[in-house]
Amino acid sequence: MLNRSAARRHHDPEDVITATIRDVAAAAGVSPATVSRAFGRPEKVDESTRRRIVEAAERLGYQPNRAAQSLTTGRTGNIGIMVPDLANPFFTSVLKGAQHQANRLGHPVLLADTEEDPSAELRFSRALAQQVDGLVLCGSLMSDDEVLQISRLRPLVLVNRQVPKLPAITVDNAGGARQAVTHLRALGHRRIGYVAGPPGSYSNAERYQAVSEHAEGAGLECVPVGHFEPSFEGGRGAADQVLLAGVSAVVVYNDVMALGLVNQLVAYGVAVPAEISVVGFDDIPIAAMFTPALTTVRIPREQAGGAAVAHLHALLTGGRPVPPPDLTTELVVRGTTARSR
Amino acid sequence: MLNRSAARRHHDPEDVITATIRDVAAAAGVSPATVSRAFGRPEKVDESTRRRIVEAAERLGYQPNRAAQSLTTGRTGNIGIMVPDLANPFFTSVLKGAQHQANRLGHPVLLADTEEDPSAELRFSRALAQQVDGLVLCGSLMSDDEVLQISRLRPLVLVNRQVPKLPAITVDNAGGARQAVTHLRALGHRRIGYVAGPPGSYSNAERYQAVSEHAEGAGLECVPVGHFEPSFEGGRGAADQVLLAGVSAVVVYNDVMALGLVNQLVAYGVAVPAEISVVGFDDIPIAAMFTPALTTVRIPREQAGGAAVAHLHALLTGGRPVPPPDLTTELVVRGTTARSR
DNA sequence: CTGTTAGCGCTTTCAT
DNA sequence: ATGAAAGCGCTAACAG
Repeated sequence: MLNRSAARRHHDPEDVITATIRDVAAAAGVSPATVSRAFGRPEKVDESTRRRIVEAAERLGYQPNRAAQSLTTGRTGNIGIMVPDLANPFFTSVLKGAQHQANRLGHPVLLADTEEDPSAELRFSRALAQQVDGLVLCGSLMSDDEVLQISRLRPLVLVNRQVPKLPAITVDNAGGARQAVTHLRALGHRRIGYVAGPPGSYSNAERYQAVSEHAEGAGLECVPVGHFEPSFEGGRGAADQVLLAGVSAVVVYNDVMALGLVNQLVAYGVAVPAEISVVGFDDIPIAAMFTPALTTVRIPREQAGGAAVAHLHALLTGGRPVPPPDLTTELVVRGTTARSR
Repeated sequence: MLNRSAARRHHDPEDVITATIRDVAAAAGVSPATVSRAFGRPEKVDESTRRRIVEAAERLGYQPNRAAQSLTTGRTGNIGIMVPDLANPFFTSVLKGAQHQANRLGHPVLLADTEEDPSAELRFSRALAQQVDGLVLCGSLMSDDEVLQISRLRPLVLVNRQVPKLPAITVDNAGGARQAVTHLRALGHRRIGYVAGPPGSYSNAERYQAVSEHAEGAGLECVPVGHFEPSFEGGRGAADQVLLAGVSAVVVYNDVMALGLVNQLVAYGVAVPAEISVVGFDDIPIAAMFTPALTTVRIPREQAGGAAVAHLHALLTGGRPVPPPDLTTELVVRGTTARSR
């Protein structure tokens, strides 16, 4: 006999009839407890009865009710992922990797787009915390304190951001910066610029510092250029200052900006890479589509998302796994860099 | 007295202690039922006691347990959104719009990326159905029958796809096609091509049909060109056939392809738009970033996502709202179209 | 307007 | 190896 659930009685009379654990128990001639065990701890159930139960469950189309499970176990099996902007290809890549891994691990994903609003971030975290076992926070803009606060609600893994004591998936920005600088040095550039993204950005700071260190360590001059919005328009806006800086090459905070910069430079009639070489960061898909195609430091975005989820999963099931090391970058040389004249 | 929940006892001893409805009831000197009402149907509770309850709840940091709510009501308050590919900017735009609207309406969002796999689509729908009150299916690749099957599990709204009897948010592809053709006609083109996307695509079929109808209705010749992958590479691959078709202008299934086509044409030394005009569909952000910038038919992607969620919400709360009309398109004239020579 | 009561479906002691 | 029973936190009749 199939149930008439609360849902059925009160709200959704045409809801599909769902078998409960009792229906299965009755059909298999066992108690509900045994059915529960048959799925949750199969080893504690006699193989033959287990088979009988599974068969009955299948016949009835039984699916455990997740709300009931959550209520009794206190776990939901879900994970939450928060990103600052779904329109940003960087974050959607991370999301895609995370989603993929979550899927493999059997965790449904609750998504939140904070639209770059730190206060929304706090609200969402609180709201999500209730229905997830853990959280992945991408490029969070909250203060360290706020993040810490959230981390007391649920286990959490950061991506592209660090907060003392909290697990984080990070990228070897310093290594990437070194790769970019070495490349430019090999091409004979002696004075390079770093076109900066938003002042508050963690990765921007890392990249700038590493570029300038490596440049100076190698006897190059390194000129900081502005802070700009991390957008195509922001990159275009940087063109004037790049020209003023008197450099033969620049490393740009990210690809979107680098593309905007190249676009504006070309519009000015400045030859890229003949007059100025440009290196981006990220290797977003469109970097390869432009003409000239962008030389850039690839960062493994999907991998980062996947690693974050994998680590969270480990946190949730095991104990305190070692956090994975920095993800390594790779220099992709394309058409926006050339020998210095 | 705060509770020691199942979660606390069995799985997560350091979980934050959470107040239950009984704690609030005790603190406010009322019964749990009254607390429940105070939040769910405030009008059925005396204003002064309601205030007392709210105050107590705040003091205790009470948040209703969603699992328990779901279990009793049969509703989760969540909605599910399924997209074929998170790496595709078209779908992330729809997702962003959907997410935004869901947020306004107070629905947490469960996300699934099917990675273009119809069977995954079916699996996900089934899995999600359990934890959501309704679903938004974007560009679903399932068969009509399968979609219908899912729709029996939960209310659902389609985006960019139609299945008889099911609510769908669609775009006025015919109108967009007409805008493109009219534009090309005004520029003096007499023989135009339509570069087709995947054979199975619903919107591709609509667009092709409308382009050819309007072209012929206006006395233009319309040449179908191939079927290609709806990707940058696919568009590049179309270049040869476009050249062979002997047309002075083409309408392309979508922007990504159009951009690829232009890229290859330019690589061949074919002048765009001087020799061939190109019109895309979608107006994805990068369309404006390329040089020359792409002339395209804008389709309101975020709006579509938002409308889908709004409609689903109406379905969930009200009765049978009228489905919104086709979303209108807009021709964005940029640099890839010019007068026919 | 408010309290009492009875579950929602599941998991988990505790017996057997 | 299995069953009986209790209870997770909440809502919704039903009384009063």
